Amino acid sequence: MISDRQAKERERRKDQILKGALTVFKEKGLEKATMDEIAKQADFGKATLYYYFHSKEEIFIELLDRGWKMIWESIEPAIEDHEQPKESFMQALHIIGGLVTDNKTLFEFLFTAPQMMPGALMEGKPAWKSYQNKMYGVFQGLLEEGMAKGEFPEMQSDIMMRAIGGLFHGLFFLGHGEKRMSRETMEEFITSFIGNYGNS
Amino acid sequence: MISDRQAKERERRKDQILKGALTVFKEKGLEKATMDEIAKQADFGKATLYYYFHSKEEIFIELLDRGWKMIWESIEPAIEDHEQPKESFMQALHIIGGLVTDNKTLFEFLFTAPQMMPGALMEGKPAWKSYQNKMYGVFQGLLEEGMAKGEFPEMQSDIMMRAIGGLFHGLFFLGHGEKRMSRETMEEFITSFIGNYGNS
DNA sequence: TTATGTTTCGAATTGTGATTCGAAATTTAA
DNA sequence: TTAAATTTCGAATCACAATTCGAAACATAA
Repeated sequence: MISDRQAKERERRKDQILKGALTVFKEKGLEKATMDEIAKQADFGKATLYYYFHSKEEIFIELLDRGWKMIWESIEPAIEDHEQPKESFMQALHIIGGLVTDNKTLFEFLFTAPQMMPGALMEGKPAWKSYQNKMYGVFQGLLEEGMAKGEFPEMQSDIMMRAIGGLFHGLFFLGHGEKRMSRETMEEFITSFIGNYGNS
Repeated sequence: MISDRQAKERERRKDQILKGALTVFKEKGLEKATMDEIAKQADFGKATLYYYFHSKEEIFIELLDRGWKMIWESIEPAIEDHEQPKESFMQALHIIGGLVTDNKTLFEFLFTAPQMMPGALMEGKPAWKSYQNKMYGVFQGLLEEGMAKGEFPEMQSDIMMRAIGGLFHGLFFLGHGEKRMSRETMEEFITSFIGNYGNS
């Protein structure tokens, strides 16, 4: 019998493990990360990790699932309104930008994880993937409605998506290097990019 | 004693191995790729790979070194001239675009490899990294000169670099999915992005 | 307080895959 | 033609890290 109190305690421990795992995954990647190291980070014995999770992969997946769920839920309210697509679009980017700024480690992981993932883990429509898809779908939808309203230039929306996705990603995780950028700078930059682009 | 003929033959075999390795690395990543599989792809016995290379990592590194060297050497002549920075910039992008289009597998690998690489392999200034740095340095230089000449808007060049890098990368390796884009489309897109941006 | 359920853990176990070995095949050159 | 050098390879090693085990520590509630 599991009391309510105990359930919460378990959650806390899962979080503790997840947090440790994030640190290790982030710097070693999925393959190079060892359970020993994760255990040490999380301050548990190795075997305990297996009490809470089935496998290393499961930890990895859970991290993704929770992360993308959180992104989706943060975005959702801002995109209900389809009256001003460009505005909603900007607002959503703004929100994500805020999340990223507040928790760089997690988001760097979320946006980078797919790269470190062997195809096998993508089997069976993972939850995180569906959140990710929903999100991209909405962005692309806003783009298309924005074009229809003349708020964005006419252009294949999927290409525009790639461009903006790449831009956003590039701004945060500067492909080839070192430092990050402040929220302000990025916001200004994206705004001016989309703005200029739309106006020319 | 190694005759000239033999040396060339060796090179051919190294190429053969490298080519097989590329295929495997591309779809499995560095960790998941096995020497057995690479050997099979290259049509050699596993042990033979060790006759030509020290280790799996060495194969990986050699792939990167040769690839980046090739990029650099293709770019170099086009950027000697600093009279028209924007033009040189575009021309260089154009060249890379061409290379990419002609050899997608290799370039997807080159641009993705850093993601799959554990920090250890970055020790000791690897050759490929220095080519990469040279390249980014030149691009950034052209950007700055272009700004000085009013061909690009005033803006922190490193941020502009991230944006364009992300844009380029996004266009080719559409972060979240499936198909690629044609050279024509990409060229038009980048041109119009930089063009609009510069003019607004 | 004690029996039962829950949680923890270090020490085996196991599987996988990189690397090495040593013998054969092939090529070279005298 | 034949000895030396080069190349090839499948079958051992060997290392490493995921997973499992079984015994303790701890909590709960009767």
